[in-house]
Amino acid sequence: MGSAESRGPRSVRSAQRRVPKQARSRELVDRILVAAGELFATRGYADTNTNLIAEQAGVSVGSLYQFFADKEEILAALQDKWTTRLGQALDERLRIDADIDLAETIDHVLDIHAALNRDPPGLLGFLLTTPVVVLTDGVTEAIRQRLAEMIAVLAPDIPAERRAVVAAMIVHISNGLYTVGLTAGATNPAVRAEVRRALLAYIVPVLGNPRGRVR
Amino acid sequence: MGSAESRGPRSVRSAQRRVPKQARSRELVDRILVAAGELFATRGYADTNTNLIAEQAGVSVGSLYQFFADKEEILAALQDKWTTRLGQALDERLRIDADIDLAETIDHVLDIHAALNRDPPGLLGFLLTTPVVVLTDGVTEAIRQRLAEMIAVLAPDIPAERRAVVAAMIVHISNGLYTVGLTAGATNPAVRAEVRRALLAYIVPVLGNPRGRVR
DNA sequence: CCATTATCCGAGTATTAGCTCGCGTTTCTC
DNA sequence: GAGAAACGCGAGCTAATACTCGGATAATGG
Repeated sequence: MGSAESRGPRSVRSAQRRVPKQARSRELVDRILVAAGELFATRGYADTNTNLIAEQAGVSVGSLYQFFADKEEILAALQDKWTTRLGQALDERLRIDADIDLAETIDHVLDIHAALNRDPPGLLGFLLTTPVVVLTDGVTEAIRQRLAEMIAVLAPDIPAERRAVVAAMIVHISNGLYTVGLTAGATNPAVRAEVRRALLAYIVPVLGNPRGRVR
Repeated sequence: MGSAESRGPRSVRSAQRRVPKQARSRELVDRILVAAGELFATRGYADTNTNLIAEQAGVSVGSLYQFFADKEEILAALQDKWTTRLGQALDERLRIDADIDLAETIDHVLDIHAALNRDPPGLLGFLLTTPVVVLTDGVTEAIRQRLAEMIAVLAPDIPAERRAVVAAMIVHISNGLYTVGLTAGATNPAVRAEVRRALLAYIVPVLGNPRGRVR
């Protein structure tokens, strides 16, 4: 929370924006998203203004507003992009069956987090701990869905409503990766180890201590 | 994240403000904090402007700025007030010794959270999930200190650095009370039950499964 | 080539919200 | 009860930021 404060924008209703048709405009949109990602991750959403995003992206504000109705839509686009990116990464590594090794699975997930959060440093953490923009379902929503399905396979007797809560809880504990270090001033490995512990301790009993080995 | 956006305030350096000397100004400050608390909890920090706080408190902006250098200082004062409030509530209920019943203790903590978060509904949750203002140590800092001490008593062999991480982790899991419900659309009791489970599952092994009964 | 469409630009506008200032009122002090 | 100090007020100033607009430039398609 820096020195910048809230003022209202001029737009009352976001007009429909153009959809990029040519390659150069698609690249322009990409550059904007990259710049916005870096800025959001380092200075936060409120302290990042659209002129700065345009400047950092090497574009004019005018161009920016041809493809994004407002600042919030940039955040929404970022959340969208990273939702699929995270989803794909999980698809590649995770296999879900009755013989799952929970500890190993958790390690994979933590690996994925660490890798993605390095690309633009801190961006994934920012998106995961930033309240969801209304325009999208948010990054965590898709993850929760996936988790709920996994739980359904591993522990079919858990009712659907509780599955949703458990999935949200797992997401929340995982987000400790991005909040615990800040407050405790701890190193990344230390935080990761603790998050791993917490996840494992929570998940194993919830899933009724299934056949999976737990080291 | 509403429609309001970030603009910078005029002040470059917050001038020193007056300290309330008379009873009426102390009440005025109180009314401001109450109003700000309600507004922050319902509309968020960014969407709450100082004119609105003054109006809701039944004071003029001018009066507000006689006791608070800027908007952020109002938030800092709130964090301060609630840090001590939460600390006192914990002091009253929690006894920490080798014979501690962890499940019971966790229930007490959850009770305290629920009670305090009801006074102005959602304010505690807001403060606990809002990044700390630089001016104060934040609400969670004091809690972490206390937790670290408790851990030191119950499990003296855990090194100090890890104690800090564990304490932060416990705080984080507890904060699930305020985030899990939002994303999962679950009822409060369901969320509370899951947070309780997660806390217990995490804490018991960390403390080396001490003599405390765990139901 | 030329018409059409897409793209790009960036100075300028509208709006908002943080914050000040000078003056009237209440409380305190002796 | 009189001077001083503390207090309260709210219209309005100012900085800052989201966003627009009209014109120049580049790609496209026939």
